[in-house]
Amino acid sequence: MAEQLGNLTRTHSCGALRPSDVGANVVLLGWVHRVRDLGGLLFVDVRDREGVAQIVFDDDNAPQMEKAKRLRSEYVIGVEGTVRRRSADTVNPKLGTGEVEVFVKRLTILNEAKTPPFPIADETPVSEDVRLKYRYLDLRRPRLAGNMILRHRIAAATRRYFDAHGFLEVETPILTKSTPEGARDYLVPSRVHPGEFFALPQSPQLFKQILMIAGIDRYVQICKCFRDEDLRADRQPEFTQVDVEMSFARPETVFGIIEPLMRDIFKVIGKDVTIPFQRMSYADAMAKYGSDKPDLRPGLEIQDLRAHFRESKFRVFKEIVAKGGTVRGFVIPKASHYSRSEVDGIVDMAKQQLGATGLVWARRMDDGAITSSVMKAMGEDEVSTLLDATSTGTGSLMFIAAGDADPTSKLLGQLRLILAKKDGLLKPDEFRFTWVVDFPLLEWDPQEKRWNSMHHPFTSPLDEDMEKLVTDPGTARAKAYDLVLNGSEIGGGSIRIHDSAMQSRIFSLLNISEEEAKLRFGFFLEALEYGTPPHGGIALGLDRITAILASESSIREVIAFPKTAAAVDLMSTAPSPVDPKQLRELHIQIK
RNA sequence: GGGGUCGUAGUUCAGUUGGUUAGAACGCUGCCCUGUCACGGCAGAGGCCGCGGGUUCGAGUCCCGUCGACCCCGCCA
Repeated sequence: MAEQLGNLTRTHSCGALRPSDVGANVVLLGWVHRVRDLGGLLFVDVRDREGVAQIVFDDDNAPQMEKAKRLRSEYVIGVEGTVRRRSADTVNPKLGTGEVEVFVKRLTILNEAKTPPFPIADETPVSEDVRLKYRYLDLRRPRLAGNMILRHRIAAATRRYFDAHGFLEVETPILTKSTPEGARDYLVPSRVHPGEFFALPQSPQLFKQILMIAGIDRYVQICKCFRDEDLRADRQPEFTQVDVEMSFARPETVFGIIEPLMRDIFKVIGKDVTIPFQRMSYADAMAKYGSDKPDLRPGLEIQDLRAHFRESKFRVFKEIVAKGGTVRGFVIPKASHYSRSEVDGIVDMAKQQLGATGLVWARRMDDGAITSSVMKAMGEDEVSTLLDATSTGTGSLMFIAAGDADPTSKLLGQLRLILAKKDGLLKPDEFRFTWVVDFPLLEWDPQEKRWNSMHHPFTSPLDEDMEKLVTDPGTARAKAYDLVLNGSEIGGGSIRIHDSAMQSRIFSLLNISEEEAKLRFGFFLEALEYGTPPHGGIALGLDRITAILASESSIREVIAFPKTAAAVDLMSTAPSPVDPKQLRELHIQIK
């Protein structure tokens, strides 16, 4: 039977006890972490959020001892007792509290517990579906408990920082208007208005811009966003953004606010971040790293090799260059450990998994000898010249691909990361930030045969690219930027359009008629006409940032109650059918 | 929507070319034990081999389907 709490009042967290507390009468409240029953002497490790303390029972206090014999893992207990110093030979250096223990005068069993489905007291891996079903148990384990504490401290540092810089946290609606651009909306039916729906926000984009029109000037919100798209390790249907908007901002204004914020956030884990961060154009990112979110840790930059193949014996590449295609490659400087069969395996893998049509390699062995998969076709002289011009010496290995610029870069970008990972070049304790800037404003949708916004339709073009909107829209660049850390997009934003005439031009480019625009964004377009200050902002992915700081490869590990890849909550078993009466009230029929 | 990995005791896993009664560790239950801290010792319980079908004299093992978890592509303004 469970006992009442009565007037038991915690004096210390379990992890807090130190030799300075020796002699004190203390009350600990927590869970039974482990029991070591030696017969006439019994030790219990008591655990709470902050740590573990050892408590002791012996036959000198027989009634308590008898009660302690009933204790099992995860029972909730309260103990009153005296802190004593452990003798030198019984100190446990692995425990923060290892120099002391509590001799128990009174044990209260506040609750019993079923044997947990997986051990809380050790960190042995458990399959994720079991962990998700019993999330409340997993959250007791140090890994997730630590991640929750870390997440809180990051959020707290963020709020402190923005408060100190004159930002107001303003809440925006969760029940909002569906705007069919972008991701699929989560819809909420209106009971009052049959056949009409709210949408959960994909981001508070229009609201924060309207807050600028409203004169809020500097806005921040740590807010939930919802997107009904397929999940990934770094994508959940609901996720948390640090949403920021500033009036009178240029891109540099936003960078100047976000960079010190990142420095503050990284101080939470004791890391010094050097600011300002490097900036890189979208075009450079694609060319050198084959990605708009380059991981700068491994080096292995992709190089343009067209010059070497314009006049080459290797006809395949020569023709590709002649037809306006590209030849690109990257060099792994320390690649002596790659065996011939391993290199062949990489080529096969690239063909099968990355869709490479062909992947050529060339290498200079440790003894200076040259080999290549196209030795005969290219000739030793050419291979040698190529390696001299591009590689870093003996023991280096080069991979080369050719074709259209974009897919070739992307292929090499993927390959680069696979090999960097394999060679341990993605060091988890190295943090390489970069701003990726000058994104294209528009993206051609070949299926719908129309332009789409790459960022969103409220993004301002670069001043110098205004004319291109008319002459060559595909080459117009935007005042849009992403913050990239170790190959992860941790934030993205832009300077917005604050002029309703420009906003109309963009809508017409996007093939959105005036009527349609009015229907979808009318409230916003009207607001734009009442004195809108130039403004811009950014949204940071709090889940992703926390995951990186926690060295977790999935954001599920930093979210208290995440969903599976099939977008279900295994603990609460949501989603689920609802009562037909609820549906009737909402005027909804299931087909 | 497509591709891949995995599914055996509460947990983590092993299980040979298809062949007798499906094993180990941890956990769990009971007993013993006064300085343990991954306590130790002895004894014991615990299995729809994800589910359904097929091949076979015989299936945890082979085949087909299905469900679930994870990773990737598409998708994610």
